[in-house]
Amino acid sequence: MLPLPLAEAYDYWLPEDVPAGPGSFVEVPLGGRTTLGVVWEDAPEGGVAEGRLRDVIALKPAPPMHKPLREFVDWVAAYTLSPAGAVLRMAMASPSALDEPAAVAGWRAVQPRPEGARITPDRARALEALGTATLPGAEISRRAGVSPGVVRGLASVGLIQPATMPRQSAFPRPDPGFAPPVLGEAQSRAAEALVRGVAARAFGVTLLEGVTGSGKTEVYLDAIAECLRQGRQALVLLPEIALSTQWLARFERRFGAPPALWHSELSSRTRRVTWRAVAEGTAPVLVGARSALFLPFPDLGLIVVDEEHETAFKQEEGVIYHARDMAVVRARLEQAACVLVSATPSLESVTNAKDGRYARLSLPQRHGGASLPEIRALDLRVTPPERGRFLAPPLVAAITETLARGEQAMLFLNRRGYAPLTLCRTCGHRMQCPNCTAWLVEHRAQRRLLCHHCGHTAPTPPACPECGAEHSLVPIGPGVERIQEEVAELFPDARRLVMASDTIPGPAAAAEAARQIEAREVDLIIGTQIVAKGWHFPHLTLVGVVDADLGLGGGDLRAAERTMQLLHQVAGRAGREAAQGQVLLQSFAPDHPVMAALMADDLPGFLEAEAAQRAPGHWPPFGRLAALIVSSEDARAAERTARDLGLAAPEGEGVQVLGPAPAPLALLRGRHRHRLLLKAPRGVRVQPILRDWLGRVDLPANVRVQVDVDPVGFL
DNA sequence: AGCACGCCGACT
DNA sequence: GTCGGCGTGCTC
Repeated sequence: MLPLPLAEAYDYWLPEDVPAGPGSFVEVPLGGRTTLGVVWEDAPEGGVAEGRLRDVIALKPAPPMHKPLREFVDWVAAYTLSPAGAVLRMAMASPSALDEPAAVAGWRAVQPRPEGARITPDRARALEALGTATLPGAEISRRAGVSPGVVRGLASVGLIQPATMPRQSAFPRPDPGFAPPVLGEAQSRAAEALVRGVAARAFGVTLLEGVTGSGKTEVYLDAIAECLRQGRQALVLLPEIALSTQWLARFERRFGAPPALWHSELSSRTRRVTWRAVAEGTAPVLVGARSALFLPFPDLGLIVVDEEHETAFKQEEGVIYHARDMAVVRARLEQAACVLVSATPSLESVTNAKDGRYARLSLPQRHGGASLPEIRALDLRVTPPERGRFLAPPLVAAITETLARGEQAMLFLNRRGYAPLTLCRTCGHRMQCPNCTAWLVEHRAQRRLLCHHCGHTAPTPPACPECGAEHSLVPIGPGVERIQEEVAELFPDARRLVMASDTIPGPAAAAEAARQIEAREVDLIIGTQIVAKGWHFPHLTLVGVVDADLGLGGGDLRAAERTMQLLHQVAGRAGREAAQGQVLLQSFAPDHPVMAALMADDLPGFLEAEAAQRAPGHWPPFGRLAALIVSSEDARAAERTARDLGLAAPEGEGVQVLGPAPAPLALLRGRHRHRLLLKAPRGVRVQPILRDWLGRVDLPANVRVQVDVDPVGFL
């Protein structure tokens, strides 16, 4: 199998002198070049004609890819209708890791000590620091406090000789007994159940549910501890690894050593070292983003998916997969335990638990005696903000009181930038992205208009590009920058911090923001959805949601569920320690089921109502969906192909095809897009139907058809 | 994914 | 007459 978008493995001749077997990484010729690949299996009889068969060139010095991972690659490819080679590519994320790492050069003392060599005091110190070990020159001079020249001198008189050092793992072993926490009663019961699951060394899925602040993390860290005691590896998937500094600190406090990390922004060196350590089994625990699911763990005992409801687990490009669902599959193939964790579990996972496919554990109370925040809606029809403002008087009053008590407040608005729309007052022109069906978002700090879909950017024009009127462009609606501006006028003395993906670009900025907040160097936090993610801010007692209705439009199947999850998570940031937390939701629809459920703290009731709505029409999770996204730079070609697909739509077995229709994002990155949606009852396997369907339609080369099995977004 | 092959416009 | 643009198709 080659890590290229090819559906099938190629056949090669394995020469006698290449000691490779199934799973071996090998180098093979392909066309006029060579490429890496994995020996997948013995080639079937009657494959490629013998004359075309070429020889495997060499075996790569790396641990072979074991069978469960090869099966996983095949499984994901079949499920997502992707070429298996494209999936394999994700499992070969660091090709250079297949080579033996360069031996580390060091020095060793020559024994017995040669006579006649002059030993100065510095040389004696260096020799003492070296002892019988092998160390790099720089390390010797550092430890002995002598200059590098002294080490060179030792070498020139023959007192030390070059030697290669034993390579040691870059990843210290986390100690399961380092600092076990004192767990509450409910926590202990849940932890014991998870530990039993890991100790069983068998496949099983558990949904670990617990209100925000209930100590879910401590509970599953116990499961990781058991996995370490078993000598197996553990994988933790987080939705936003770059923002997880608080999580990492917690892990290190518990185990005395940090875990290995995996995400898309690792340097190539770290990537290589980490991949190899995983493959060699010397990275006992790894925390990563969804791509970590394809790492070559030789002995995986546990997969934890934290914040399992998060849509960030859905990969939307290339091989389109949901890491939460694929984690369950990998755990099954590896005979490992799988734990899905959330305060606001997805309807999918709750339904699986109800139907007995997953075990279920609950932590109904906050840890350490903290109580859940009180949530109230502010009816914007009754108490609207002043003209040109976005914060209603009751929210402003609540902020005033909170700040007066010396506590922190947070304003949440899931919108980056200053204003989502810029409009010409004179001619009505709206600033739109040339490549996408989307408004350009003003980012005032950068004095630019940005497209949040394709990255198109342009300086904010001084005059309307349509009618030429000056000082006529006005911002419509708020983003976090605009809320910051309003707050600055209302509370000029409050120290403010804006948290959005553009102000918190990476782990360092996230750590610094968390530090400032914990150290009370900030009074008011204004943030987008990144503030919803698992933070623990002990002095934060008020959360104001600027626009609680924001996520509810758009006709998305899961709009209500997602809004519910997001708002519940944001609300959960308030009052995590002694002081009572308070949450105010600004809304034009305070009676909406989402607001009602939040205020009554009734998530189970909300999910039941959702289930009752979705079940009759066989909507997920009570039926299956697959989307076809037809796109082309040629608008007419895209439309024609979409229509052809519509005419060839499959029928029968309760299968239904909706569309084609122009996608809500009808133009994205210069491509014209149409969508079709296939709906099928739960028991129906949609992959053969989709394969057959696509096979019946002639697809022009300039048109791309993406298949999204179990779509999450509908843009 | 890369690389060769192929068919139509800018240069010597 | 040739160089070269990137569309198309193949690689065991």
